[in-house]
Amino acid sequence: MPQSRVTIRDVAKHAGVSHQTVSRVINNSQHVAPKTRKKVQASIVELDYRPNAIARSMALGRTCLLACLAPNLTDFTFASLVEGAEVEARKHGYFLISSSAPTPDILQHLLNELIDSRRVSGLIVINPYVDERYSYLPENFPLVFIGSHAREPGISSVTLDDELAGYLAVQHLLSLGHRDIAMVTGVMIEDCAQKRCIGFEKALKEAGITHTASQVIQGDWSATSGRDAFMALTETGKVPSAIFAQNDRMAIGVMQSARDMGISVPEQLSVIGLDDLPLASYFAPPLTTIRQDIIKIGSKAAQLLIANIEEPSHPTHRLTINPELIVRKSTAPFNHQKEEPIELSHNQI
Amino acid sequence: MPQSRVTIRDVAKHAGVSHQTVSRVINNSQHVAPKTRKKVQASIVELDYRPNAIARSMALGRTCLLACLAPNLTDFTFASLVEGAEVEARKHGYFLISSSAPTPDILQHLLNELIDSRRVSGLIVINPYVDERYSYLPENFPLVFIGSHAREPGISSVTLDDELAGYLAVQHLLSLGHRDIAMVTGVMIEDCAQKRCIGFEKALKEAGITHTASQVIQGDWSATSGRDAFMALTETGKVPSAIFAQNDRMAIGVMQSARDMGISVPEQLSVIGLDDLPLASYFAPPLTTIRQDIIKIGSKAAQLLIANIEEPSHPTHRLTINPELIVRKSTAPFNHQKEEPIELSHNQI
DNA sequence: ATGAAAGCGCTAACAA
DNA sequence: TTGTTAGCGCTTTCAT
Repeated sequence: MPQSRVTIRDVAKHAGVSHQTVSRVINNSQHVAPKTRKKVQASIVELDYRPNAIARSMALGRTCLLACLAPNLTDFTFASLVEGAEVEARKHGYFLISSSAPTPDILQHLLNELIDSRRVSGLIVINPYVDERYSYLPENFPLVFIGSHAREPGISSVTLDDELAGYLAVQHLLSLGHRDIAMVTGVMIEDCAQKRCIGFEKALKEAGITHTASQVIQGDWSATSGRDAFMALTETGKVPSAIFAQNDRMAIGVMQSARDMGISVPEQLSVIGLDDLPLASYFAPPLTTIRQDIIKIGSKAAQLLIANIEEPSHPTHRLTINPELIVRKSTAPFNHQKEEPIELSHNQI
Repeated sequence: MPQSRVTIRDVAKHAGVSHQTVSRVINNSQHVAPKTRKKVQASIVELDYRPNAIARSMALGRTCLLACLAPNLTDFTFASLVEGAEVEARKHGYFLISSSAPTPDILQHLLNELIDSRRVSGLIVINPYVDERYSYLPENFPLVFIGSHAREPGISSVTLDDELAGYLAVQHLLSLGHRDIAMVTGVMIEDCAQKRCIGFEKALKEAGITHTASQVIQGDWSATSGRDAFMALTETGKVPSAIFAQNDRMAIGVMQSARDMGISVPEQLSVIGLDDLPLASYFAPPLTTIRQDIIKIGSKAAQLLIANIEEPSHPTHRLTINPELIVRKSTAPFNHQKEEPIELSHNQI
């Protein structure tokens, strides 16, 4: 009887108590005589009573609903964040509305519908600084950011340790003997792209390598931009022996472009990505990458948000999740390269 | 002032009318004098009043919330369905809770929380027949299925035209001159896998080809199972000249396995998948596949669900979305194959 | 065209 | 320990 319209008063009548006593039983109040409790519970079962969540929200003045706003819901990263947050939310008795907000306009509209009308009691925002969307975000409302730390105080956030991720990627390349290392960045307006650059530079610097600007090419996270970046790189005549792409999609674009140009990976070119997409090991060659635990990021975000909702004085946190190097076949030692690296032959001309 | 606690009565007081008149203005009732309406609207703006959605749901007895239950939220297919449904729902003033229900147990628990407590007013279920989950589904509740048509009357559903998809895939291979065509299936308990088999057989039959059972291998949708399937196929000594994998992930597994065994795609083996994953064109070689418009499937499902909610007498529909052949580089004419197909050399021995 | 009264199903505050 | 009385913010019904 899923559609039961049994109310708390029906149960009260059936059990011969007041509706308030039923409420106490439902909410596990201590002040109920064991005998009464039994009686009420029996009535609840018999009538198949289910508390009405809406009425409960109404009386309590708060909903057990969260929202997660992402640029879209189909990107593997965003989808995984949502899943992580959703599963965690449920553990705490909350549900999650996930909405795709590709533009600031849409985000603003969503905010109206979700927050101003008090539909949800907390909000997770993925990549708040991709555009001006952050300027529409409400103040004095439970908020958690994913992908960037908040630029103003009082908002918790959780991100990958992007600097470390970039550092680890380059360190892996360096450990293989590479010295001429290029990077394809994501959209530079995003914090994570900037942080990954910092890690890149730090590793290079520690190894005593000064890199020229030409070795850093901006992409936009897409595989296509990875292709374009590699083509731009070859046109300069200075093809590096290794490339760090700031995400797997761009790394895959780089690999395809190299393949099209007859440059073999990893013999002539090492490529490392970042993310560890589900099919990363099925590309040719299987992609070496820096893995991020996206589910964990999402679930931590939900945890922080709920803590903030239930205890508004909860301190602000800026969590950072550790990346992990996954070595596959797209990177190889520089020394073992069978043919001369491309840039040398160019240089010799 | 996103946290405005202005109520309908505050507006009423401010405008010097009864709260009921304010309600009429909000709901665009005809029976309001233009002058009064203006006055009230001005007060609404001035006080920045936003109707409380929860209270509205409470009084109306219905929520503007839908839920979409999927085995998980990260698979590209599921994520895209959710996005399609979510965007469509919003167009109609609804929001969508998406939850991952990997097991029937979890699904049952979700059903309790979402439906029995009247949190949502409609439900989209993805792949209801993957396990016994369908047996927990409520009756007399607005329901729409995705991935399978309902086995009982009264429930709308939307699926890919799986039979046509299988048919198109095989027809493409046949048109290239292939005669020895194998198939790697998905989980056979699912309708879509069965339907794709029917399309496979239909195309073969029309071409006058009788296939033996050994040419059909069961997979489980995973890339790994595609690998395994191809290895099993080679072990029989009868390697076909073309393979139809019922989804892209398995097709990619087949391609990798073939590559590992030194069998070149498409020269020695043509491979066609189904889905058209975002990176399908970045595998080696770029994957020929049957594309399904997943966003459309999700959005149609939301449309049907909302129609059913708002007009319970709305007739049941069983929508079927057309697939589309996308030709890339993993399939080639049988005649142009530079080397003898594997199975011939085996047969000649 | 407008207002007053009642109630949606629950919880909180008080009283007994 | 239990019951009674008030709301939560809105809509609906019925007067006026």
